[in-house]
Amino acid sequence: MSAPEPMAVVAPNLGSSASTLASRAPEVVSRAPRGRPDDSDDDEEMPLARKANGAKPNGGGGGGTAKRVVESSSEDEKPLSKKPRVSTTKRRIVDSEDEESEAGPSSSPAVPVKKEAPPTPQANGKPRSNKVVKPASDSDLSEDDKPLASKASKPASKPRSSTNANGNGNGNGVAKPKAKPKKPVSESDDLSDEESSYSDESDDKPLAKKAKPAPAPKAAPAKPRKSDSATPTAKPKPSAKAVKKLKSEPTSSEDEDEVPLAKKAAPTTKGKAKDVKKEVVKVKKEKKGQEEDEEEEKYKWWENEAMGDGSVKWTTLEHQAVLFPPPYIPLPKGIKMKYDGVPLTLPPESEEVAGFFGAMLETDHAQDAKFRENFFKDFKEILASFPPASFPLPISKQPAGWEDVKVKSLDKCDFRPMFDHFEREREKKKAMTKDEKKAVKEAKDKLEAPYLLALVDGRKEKVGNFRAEPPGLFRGRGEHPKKGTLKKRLRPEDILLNIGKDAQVPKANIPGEWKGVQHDSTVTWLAHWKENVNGNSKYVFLSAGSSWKGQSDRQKFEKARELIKHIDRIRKDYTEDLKSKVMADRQRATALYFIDKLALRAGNEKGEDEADTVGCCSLRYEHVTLEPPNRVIFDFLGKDSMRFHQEVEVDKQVFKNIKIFKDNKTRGDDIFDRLNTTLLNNHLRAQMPGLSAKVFRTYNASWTFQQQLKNTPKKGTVQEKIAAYNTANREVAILCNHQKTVSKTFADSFAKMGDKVSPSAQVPADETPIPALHARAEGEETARRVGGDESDMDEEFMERHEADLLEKATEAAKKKWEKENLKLAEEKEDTKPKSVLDERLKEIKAEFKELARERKTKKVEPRKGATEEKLLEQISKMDDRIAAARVQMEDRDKTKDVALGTSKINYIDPRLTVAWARKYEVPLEKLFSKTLREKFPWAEAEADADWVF
DNA sequence: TCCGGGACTTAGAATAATTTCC
DNA sequence: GGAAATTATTCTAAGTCCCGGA
Repeated sequence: MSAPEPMAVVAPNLGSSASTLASRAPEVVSRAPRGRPDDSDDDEEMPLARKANGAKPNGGGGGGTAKRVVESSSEDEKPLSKKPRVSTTKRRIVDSEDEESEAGPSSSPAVPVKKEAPPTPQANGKPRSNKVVKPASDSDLSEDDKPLASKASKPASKPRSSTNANGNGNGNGVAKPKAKPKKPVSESDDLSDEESSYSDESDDKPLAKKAKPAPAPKAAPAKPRKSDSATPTAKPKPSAKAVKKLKSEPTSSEDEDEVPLAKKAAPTTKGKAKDVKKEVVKVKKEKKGQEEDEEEEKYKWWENEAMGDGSVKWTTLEHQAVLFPPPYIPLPKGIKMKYDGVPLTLPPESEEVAGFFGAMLETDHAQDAKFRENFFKDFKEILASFPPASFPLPISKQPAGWEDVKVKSLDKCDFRPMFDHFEREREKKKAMTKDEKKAVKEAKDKLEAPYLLALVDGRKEKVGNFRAEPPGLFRGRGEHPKKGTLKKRLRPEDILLNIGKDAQVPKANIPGEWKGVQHDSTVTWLAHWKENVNGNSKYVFLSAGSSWKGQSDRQKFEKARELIKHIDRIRKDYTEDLKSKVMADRQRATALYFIDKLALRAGNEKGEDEADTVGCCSLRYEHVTLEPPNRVIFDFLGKDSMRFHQEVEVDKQVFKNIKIFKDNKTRGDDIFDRLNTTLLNNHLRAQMPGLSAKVFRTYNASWTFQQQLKNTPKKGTVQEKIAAYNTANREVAILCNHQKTVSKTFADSFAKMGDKVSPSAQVPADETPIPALHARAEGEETARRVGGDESDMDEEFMERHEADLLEKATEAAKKKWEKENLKLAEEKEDTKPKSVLDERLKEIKAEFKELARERKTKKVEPRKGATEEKLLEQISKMDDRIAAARVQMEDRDKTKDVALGTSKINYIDPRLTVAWARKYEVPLEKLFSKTLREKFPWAEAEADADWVF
């Protein structure tokens, strides 16, 4: 078959989050679970790969009783920050009749009707099986097909600038290809036949994109182009782009007659800034009711006819620019870092930098070699300019030649006194009274108030990141070659403002003049600067809830919806091109196949001074391994150095192609040497206006979500419906490889939950454990049947549990007695003597002794007032609680390393959520936080219960 | 055509706020 | 009521994509 068929929707309970579990199978160190009700189901649905690998059905502790889960794999024991997180998944993206039948009735129809059922991405095409990642035996595979892990250990011919601490074989630790030339797209690329005998001919001209010279040192970053003409005094010339756009734009802010009403109505320029401030303070102080009134005033841009991306974004623009952090306040006199055991008196300039490191002492960064190296280089530099004043010791006690002592080794630097000081300060802050905290908050609010809002064409809009980034140490992700570098303090001289011509130029809150002021109405940023570490541009934009961001968000999703109309044709085209005789076309088609099916990012070229991460177009030889007949294993670090590790079964032609593309290449070589993101996107734009690689991610994410939501139980409780919603969300997050660090407290809290699932733990401290309860209600037989046999309680467990309860009850009684006495003392009444407490403790002890006796003799006396009915009701409630806790536990486990937020914020059309909430009568606030509702007001206005993507 | 870089979106970590637990 | 856990928000790094100049 040639055209990819639509892919089946995956069963929600088999998402690959579980695969992640399997790949990092936590070790169960306590007893195995007994008779979990859903074990059998799990087993039945467990993908073969998992079964074959002996993965535990529930990902290692999901439903067992009182299991202690210990993250025990060597990988898991490494510091999180050093460890690229894994999305290890096996999936199948090849389509076959076989698959269709497996997929069952939930498969999307092959030919969509109108907006229906374009094929969904593979994430949902088939239950993704899980695989425990284990090193394959090298001898099983040819050199090329060896798993990356084993290859990684091979010494690279050329050392990379950075290595992967995890040694996971993502290509880190291997020479990063130095601008390997790509081949030209020319007729000479023609493949003679389908199998192709393509070879890397020497006369092929490389694609120029790769040959990037090493960047020059960025000590003095170049000014932004637009600022070249921008000075604080003279009005700069708008950028060429702006001029061009403005020329074609009839609305000119210079034309007095055409000044929009909003502007005319606005107060005079001088008074405007004050007015903005006043408004801000007012907004901050207003209570809920008033806020609701404000709501109504909000600009509903989505109701306007003329929406869309005209090049001119505003006519008038007023704002307060950026808020600089307060200047550095030197530490108290006694707080000093030490060098070689000797306290150093540092001038504020170098003390501040020392403090940056000191504050991070307990983080993984401070242990990271590259981070330390970069920090120390910059620290030494600042020390050279601002050296220690002297050692604060009497002259007689100074070490010999102390004047010449130089800070030469980071290992001899002791920042602990600084760290301890920061900790104490933090504790102090925590211990502040409510009023003190309130006062601090009020002061902060007052300071920030003027910066919160901007006036865009007379409308109030929230500003996003108005704070100038404070100085610190650069926290690059993954193996970033610059991590630890000093990020310098910004001054007004670094900041270029973009503001309305007639607006008052704000004054900075620290001394200094702005770098420049421009009035470019074709852009949406308010302030710009270049950071010193990488020379990257930073901007102040309006907040996510602003009309500018809202409009562009909506356009993004509309573009993704437009793709629905073209997707069949595009898929057909690239499927045909998989066999193209032109190498460039064949590579493009193959890349597109991956972008579409696996939701890979485009993969722009990256520089030497960045972390070595890749996307589709920049995949290299070592990132893709082939396993005949048609299995492809991806293992690479993507955006933010997140590991992408998946095994997929692909179309045979795709498999063949990759084999061809890898031919005659070696580690470090690009797989797609005739392709880059520009070529790919140019092609896509020709297929559909405005189409680019990233649109596929949006489209596939939203489409998948819509399909997944069909699994919502119509008659379920709100909780059950939300669980279905979250499952759908999770599938999308997995598809997009959105990961998060497993929280450090996860193992503990998961174990606690495990205890909860135990029936006996459901019994409050002052109540009788279930078996006894059952026994009292129905006699021993029932107790064994209901409580004893079905639960996971054995003698040893019960003993331990009772001991726990006794301890808790004793503690509670003591606290109660103390509290009562405290109160009595306050009221100047006689306190209760110790004998009262002793009496109570005696009673508690006796009760537990009785319990133990009942357990041992299995003879139980019904308690006062305990009727069979009451006790059965209690049992039933407990069973419900246990069931709910189990569901919650599984959910928690599946989501522990999957970040749901990113897809909800960026990829899932919010109208889907709104429509679903309306259809299933779930309050929207249970799905969208306050900020998300502020971000998506247009979705609430547009989507009714029947809205479809 | 190539390349640099401007402008914007997307991303996980860090931190703050809120809720739950004891 | 305070501590711990959880959730929401903020922060800023790291992507994408496209434009314009050489």
